[in-house]
Amino acid sequence: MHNSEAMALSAALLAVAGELTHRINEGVLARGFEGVRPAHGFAFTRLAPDGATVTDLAVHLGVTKQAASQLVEEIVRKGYAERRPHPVDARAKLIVLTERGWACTRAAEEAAAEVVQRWSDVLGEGGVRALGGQLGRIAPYGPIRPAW
Amino acid sequence: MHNSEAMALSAALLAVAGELTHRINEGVLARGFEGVRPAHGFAFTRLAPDGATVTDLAVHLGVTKQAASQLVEEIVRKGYAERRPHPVDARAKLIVLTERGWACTRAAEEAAAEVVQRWSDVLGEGGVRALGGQLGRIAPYGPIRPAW
DNA sequence: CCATATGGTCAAGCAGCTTGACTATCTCGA
DNA sequence: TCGAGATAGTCAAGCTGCTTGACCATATGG
Repeated sequence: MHNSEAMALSAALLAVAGELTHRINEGVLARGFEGVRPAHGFAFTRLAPDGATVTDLAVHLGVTKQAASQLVEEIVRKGYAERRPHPVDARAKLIVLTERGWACTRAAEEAAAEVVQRWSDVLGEGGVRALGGQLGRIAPYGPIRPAW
Repeated sequence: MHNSEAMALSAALLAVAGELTHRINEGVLARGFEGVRPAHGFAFTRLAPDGATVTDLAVHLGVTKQAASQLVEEIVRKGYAERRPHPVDARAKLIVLTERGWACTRAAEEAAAEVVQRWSDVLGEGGVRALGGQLGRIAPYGPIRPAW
């Protein structure tokens, strides 16, 4: 495989990723969740199961814990999450989603499903499943990184 | 297809895109091109064929022309591009890559090829071609957007 | 040939991140 | 058990890359 092919694949991947992020964010805003940015969505997915600490979030997002702390302050102020005392560590706080935070997460899922539906119109449902399977196999562990 | 599947696909796509961007940038830096960020790469691909104006770049990157102008100032100062008088419009300037800019672009292609090679180890060459084909069919036109 | 549109830059401001410093609490070995 | 170092979180200041607003030079069209 030539370098130019690798570059074309990379460009397509990054274009699709940018468009996906943009459309999910627009869909979330259109559903009435204001003042929320893509980075918040990545935070929500980490908070979703059982909550997380500020440091957990910082690692997940690949930023300093100060930056994560500011982000938490913002989503708490906007009503998407709340700070609770940590059950086993008095230094830490457990950040958990509020009902509004859960609703916002569901809105993001709906918006994502809409975008994927469009892909399905082009690739077919089998094509989309194949795409998901391939991406799942090459997806890295470690912190989420902005695509630029 | 359920929302959760769409979300899993989206998460995998964004994780792969973020990792790709990160590794290309690291590869470029490792090849000795300092002070260059992912956004510069997107600018280079627009400049590569025959140059472009500041406004062209702004549209391509989805930012204001002031931001594009600052970015051009930066890559000119760092020796990756130069401003030339525009052949048919005395207001405009044609921004073209220098030899160093071309070398940096080739380094980015090499780095991208390395990442794609790893995917090939997992998916096989056919799998990677299929992936590229699928992504190419759903890739949008319009400005490049950051993935968060 | 002048009114308006367009290309580019300067200047100021803002948002989101960083580094540095600090307190409170936990952990663990002497 | 207790004291030294590690860890959780926050406050403060600074930097960077973007924005908006203002401006000049040149192009375009009635």
